[in-house]
Amino acid sequence: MSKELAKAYEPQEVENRTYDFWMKGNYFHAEPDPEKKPYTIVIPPPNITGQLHMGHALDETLQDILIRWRRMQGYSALWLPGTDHASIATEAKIVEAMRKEGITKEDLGRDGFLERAWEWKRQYGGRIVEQLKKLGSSCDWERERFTLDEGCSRAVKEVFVNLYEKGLIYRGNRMVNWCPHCNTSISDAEVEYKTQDGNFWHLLYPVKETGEMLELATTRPETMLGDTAVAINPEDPRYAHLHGCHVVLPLLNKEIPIVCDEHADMEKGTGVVKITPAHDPNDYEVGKRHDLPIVRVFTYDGHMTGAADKAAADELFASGRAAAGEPEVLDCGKYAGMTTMEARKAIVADLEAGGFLKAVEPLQHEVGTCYRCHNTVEPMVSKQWFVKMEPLAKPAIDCVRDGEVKFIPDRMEKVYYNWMENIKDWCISRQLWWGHRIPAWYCADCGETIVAKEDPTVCPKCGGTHLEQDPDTLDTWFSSALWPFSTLGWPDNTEELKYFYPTSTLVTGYDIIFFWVARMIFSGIENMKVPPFKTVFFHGLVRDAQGRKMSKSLGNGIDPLEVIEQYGADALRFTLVTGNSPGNDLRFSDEKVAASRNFANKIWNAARFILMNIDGHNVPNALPETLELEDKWIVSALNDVTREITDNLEKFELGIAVQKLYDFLWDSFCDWYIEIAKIRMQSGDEAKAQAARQVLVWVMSRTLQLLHPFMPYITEEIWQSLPHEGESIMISKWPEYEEQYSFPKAEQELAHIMELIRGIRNRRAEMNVAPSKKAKLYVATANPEAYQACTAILMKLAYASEVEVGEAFELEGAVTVVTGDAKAYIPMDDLVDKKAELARLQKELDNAKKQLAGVDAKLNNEKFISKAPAAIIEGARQNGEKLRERIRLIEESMKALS
RNA sequence: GGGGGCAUAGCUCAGCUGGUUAGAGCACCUGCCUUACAAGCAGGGGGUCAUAGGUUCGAGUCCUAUUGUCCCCACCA
Repeated sequence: MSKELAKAYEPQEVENRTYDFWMKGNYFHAEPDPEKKPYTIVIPPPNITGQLHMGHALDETLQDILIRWRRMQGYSALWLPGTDHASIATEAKIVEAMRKEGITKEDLGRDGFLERAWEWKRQYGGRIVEQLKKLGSSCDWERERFTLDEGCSRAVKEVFVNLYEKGLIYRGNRMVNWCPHCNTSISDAEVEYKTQDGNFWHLLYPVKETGEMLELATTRPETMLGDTAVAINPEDPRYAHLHGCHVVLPLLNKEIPIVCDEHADMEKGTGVVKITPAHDPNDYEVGKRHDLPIVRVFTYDGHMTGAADKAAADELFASGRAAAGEPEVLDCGKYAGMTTMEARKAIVADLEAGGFLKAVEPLQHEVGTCYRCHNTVEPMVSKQWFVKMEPLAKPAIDCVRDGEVKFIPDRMEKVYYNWMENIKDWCISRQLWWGHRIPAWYCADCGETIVAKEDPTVCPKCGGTHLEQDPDTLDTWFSSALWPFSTLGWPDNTEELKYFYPTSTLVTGYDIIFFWVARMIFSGIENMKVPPFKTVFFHGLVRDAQGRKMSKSLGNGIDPLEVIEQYGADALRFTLVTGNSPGNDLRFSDEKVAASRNFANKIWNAARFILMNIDGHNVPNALPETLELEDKWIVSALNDVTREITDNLEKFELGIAVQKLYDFLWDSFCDWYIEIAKIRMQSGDEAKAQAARQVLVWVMSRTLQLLHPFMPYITEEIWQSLPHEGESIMISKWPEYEEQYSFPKAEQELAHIMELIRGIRNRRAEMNVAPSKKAKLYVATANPEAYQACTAILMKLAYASEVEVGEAFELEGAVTVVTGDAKAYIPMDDLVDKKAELARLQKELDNAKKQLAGVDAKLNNEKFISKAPAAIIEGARQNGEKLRERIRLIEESMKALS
């Protein structure tokens, strides 16, 4: 940096160079170090399909702030980066690309497809990582991991086998959520319910025994082909006569029983429910209770089943291989091959033609959709792998309840409990190829299931060699759940694992509390005996300026990389953290980034000023031996701010911390201290100038250190150009509050001086006096020493030609300014409009009297005196005294004027 | 149906365990190119803290209810 610095800060020039400098210095790398305490954050691994969006930018910024701060505090601070293979998202993307080339997965085969997927990963998987670097993220890139890399895959197998052996993983036919578009099962957490317009179709089923028509309603008439019963409530008097009877299922002319079940709610509709065990979770349960057949009428890709589907199922049953709960399949005849929506229309039309449709009633209802593709999810009975959740959930709940894991903000705990306490088994198998293949093999000879870490070659039961591995892969979140320890080398007991586990803080959005946070907690406890982190710091969503969620479909997303390009990474980071409080959403707007950019520029110019003034002088980065009042004030204020920043960082109140820094740097340091320091700088007194230079450098350096976690680039750039020790600000020691820098008396005295200056400026502005028009200033005060010491300051900042300080003055026709401990006179006869001045004083007097009345009322209140704490009473007393003095001074001025 | 967030200046938001006259940024108005910065400096206007009760010596802050708004969870046919 030289004296010919640009007037405005140019981040583009600085950022890449500085990031390279940090990388070369290897400052991001953390090692287990017995001399230091560990501080660990594992990154929420972004999907390899992803492009950096504002949500990432916020997440990474918060993590980088914490990690840089702890690193400066002397921790061995590890920020472990990596990416997620994102099974469904990635596979969908590749399949889509292949579709454009006219190729299907089946054309390539499993191995061919995976080869292509890895190629895709090599090509695009690093993109988001490069984008993270643009933000200034100080990740330990040497330790970068991928959920599908060898180590993570080993961890996945280990966990799967362990859980299986404990009986906590099982396979079976169950009701699952099926996405016909992604063609895979998904977990409960992956279903998003959305309100949709639909219909209530009121159907009539004839009763075989009595001939009467039984009315029932459904929102999904196409499932009626799979009905295997109709349910009524056993207590329902309306249908008591039908116990043991049957209905004839329309269209199929199939006789099905009327069963009595609590599920049928007498209060709802007609109190009659059709039961489709294969395609409705409730009906599935009813079916189990009454041992009803399960008849599947949908294919897994969203069509009506036909002859071939039925034949395949029949063959399975005939072979004796059908597992418990295996559904039968119906040949839907004329409806076979239709999509479910086409079938709905056709079936409704046929029911109407047959006189079985009584009415159609429009309604809104919640429909489950797939969180990846947003298509409607079909509940289907299907054979899948599940994790038994209840035993895992219990300790996971306890560790949060006991405070072993802390949620910030704590209201997120409720959300967590609610989910964990009502959790159902987790469906972990996916009918996909991109992912961790399930380590289970089936013996073609005896049907034995073998679950093993190493690929088996012979069946341990029958010795047969015809083993076939399960074709399915695991839910992406199964591997992400292991992230805090799989990335540190587990299942090996590495030095890293011993030192850095459990991690310190998990930073993530509240939107993945179920997907990820909850599953990491029970996985950590199950496999490591210890929860994976001590604190979860939740942040909200980044919304647009109107408060809408940023989304592709709305097209209102703002690209963080473009913002960095235009305003700089520091400005972006500053924007994301300013006004942000834990767990709350925040709005992002161009105006806010511009304001942040202005702040960066302000810092830049303060630095320019200092550099200009120290150029050619040998200025140590240390406080001078003698401190002037203003030096003590700024040093003391910085000391206070240092404590406040640290305290707020400890509480994860990053928004408050950065606000305090902003105020200190802009208001206290730039607007007041630098202006005051100019006096000595331009005084010609070299000793005094040098002292001021030292304070400027010292305060600026410390402020930059405090600011560094938030705005790493500009702080490094400036810090390097100031006198400093050490290689980089990012490994410099975090400033601490020190008693030796505390000067409360100086703070108070200067606060009074500032009050007076503001008052004078105020009066002059009101009277439209140009700054160039100087006037003599008389200050009457009971504390003349402080004012005497500040005459130069008053002259410069209050536009005084000279200053006289005394205990009292008799001056007529002067403008007066009354503050808490002083009264100033400015003789400007020619400018004083006596009437206006009197009116103003009267207003001030009224105001002061009103306040005094309030204070006196309080002090005369028996109950206040007896119940309020002493400090509050004393404060009120002092306030009353001040007001009395003020009133006296105002009245004095008014007398002088009239 | 259950749970939660939010409601403070024109806009975006701070305001911690209740305690002087409720703050900031942006926007607006006035005056300044004062040799770090006009992306700046100095000054100003603008708030019955959603509504109604309550607790308290004292409520933006705690409690209850109401209204509005956003979100999460939930198998209701």
